[in-house]
Amino acid sequence: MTLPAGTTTGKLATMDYRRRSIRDLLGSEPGGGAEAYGWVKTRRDSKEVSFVQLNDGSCFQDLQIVLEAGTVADDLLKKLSTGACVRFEGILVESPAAGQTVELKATALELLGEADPATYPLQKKGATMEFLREIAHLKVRGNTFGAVTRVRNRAAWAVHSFFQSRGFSWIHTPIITASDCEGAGAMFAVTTLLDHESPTQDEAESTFRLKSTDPGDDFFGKPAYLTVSGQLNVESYAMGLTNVYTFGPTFRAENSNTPRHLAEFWMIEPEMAFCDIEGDMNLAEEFVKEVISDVLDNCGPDLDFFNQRIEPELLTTLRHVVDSGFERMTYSHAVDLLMKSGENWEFPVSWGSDLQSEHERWLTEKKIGKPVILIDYPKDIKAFYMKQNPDGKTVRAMDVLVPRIGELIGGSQREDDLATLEARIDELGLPKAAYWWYLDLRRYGSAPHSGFGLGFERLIMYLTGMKNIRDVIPFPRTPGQAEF
RNA sequence: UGCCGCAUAGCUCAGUCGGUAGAGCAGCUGACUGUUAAUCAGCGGGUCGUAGGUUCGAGUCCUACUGCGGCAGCCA
Repeated sequence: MTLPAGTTTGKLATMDYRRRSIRDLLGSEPGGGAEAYGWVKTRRDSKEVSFVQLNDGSCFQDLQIVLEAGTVADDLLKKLSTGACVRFEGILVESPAAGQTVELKATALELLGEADPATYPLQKKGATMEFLREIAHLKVRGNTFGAVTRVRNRAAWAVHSFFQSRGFSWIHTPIITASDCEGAGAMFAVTTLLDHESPTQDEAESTFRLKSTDPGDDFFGKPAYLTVSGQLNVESYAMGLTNVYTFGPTFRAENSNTPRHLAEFWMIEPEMAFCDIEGDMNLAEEFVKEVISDVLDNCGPDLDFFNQRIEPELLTTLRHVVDSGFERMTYSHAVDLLMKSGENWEFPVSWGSDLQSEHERWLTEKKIGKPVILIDYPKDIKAFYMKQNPDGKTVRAMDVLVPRIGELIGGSQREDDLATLEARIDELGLPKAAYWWYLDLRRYGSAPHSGFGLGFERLIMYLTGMKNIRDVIPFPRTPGQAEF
């Protein structure tokens, strides 16, 4: 292998993932030779010495590289600009200054990839989230998105760990569905009927034509879509494996332009046989506490950053949720409290209407002061599959409300009685024939069962304090935006 | 999709009553004995989102469009 021009190097580089990461180096005792790979955050020069902040994403903290004057040529030193990729060799030494315990006193460096400072879009000073979204391919090199990405990774691990340690099986429900009965929102079509002309240079000039307008000619012989929920499928697996969950991508073609919606997002949906609404609430409470607790334990520096720069109440609310017993009350009781609150609501409260975000936040933040689980919602504002209560008016639905954002989880006990479920489907005018297999689950060996769903990105927003959902997923897909 | 707001240097923004464009940061040049988003001095940098309109004159006023953001709805 030929090294790039301008290189100074000593011994052979360790081009293997088993080398020490910056995280490893920062946790090492001083003394001994070391090498460090990463991207330059900043460089500070004085006459006798230069400092380079080097980050490889393995942790929030940068490794400080100390370059004494003369270690490398001036023209090479100048190429150590923000964004440049570099390998240093040196000695890991105790740092005489505050800010870090060890630092790398460099003896050699290899410039792996320059980043022209005149055009490199990231700078050492902060950029707005809006700007960073335009450079989604580079944004992960900054503090904020590195931290978001590590928290997201750890949270995903914690989700699996939570369920796996309790004997739940991860079910890979389909991404493509030909059921037109999911009913959770507008769907993206999946088709091979498009006849598009040879790609042109100008995307705007390319056009679509349909080879056929008959769904029977399409790949699946009928209309197919990207899934909007794995719940119906995973219920089938709960009726055989007992405790199961989904964790995968989900798609909604809604034209929603808000900081809380994505067209492509990840959803977590546990489903348990032999479990009623009480057991469902118990699982939800344990789940929220354990995932938060895991991230608090394992992403300390990242959360400290969010607490300092993004959301000052972050650590307080997260610790509070972990330490609190969740308050449980009925929807009807909550409506009573809201109507007697004396608050001047932007949206009026009445029994039978859905609670607005302002109502949910008042309950959990002001009235109760800790997470709240509401149950027994009016059946008309909830989905058809929820278990009906004997009162004929409410269903065994539950929503988990937490301080700072409101609803985090929505779930229910499912209707397991065939006749009741069929009647409800008829009542709502839904296409009963399409639900044939879902009804079979009640026809053969039906079991009481419950589950819930939560959007993974909303959980990440809660864990990080980030205000826009587009900033907690690597490449956000929203109406009119599918770049990268 | 509806309502509201914004669009000026690479980034973040200022620009008064309509009168020929400004700062900080970044960049470049130099200084500085260990810095922590280093500091100090100097230099370069603009089709004011696009297209029309009003006006002697438009960054500024009007219209449309595009993009972005916020709120709402839909929801996770």
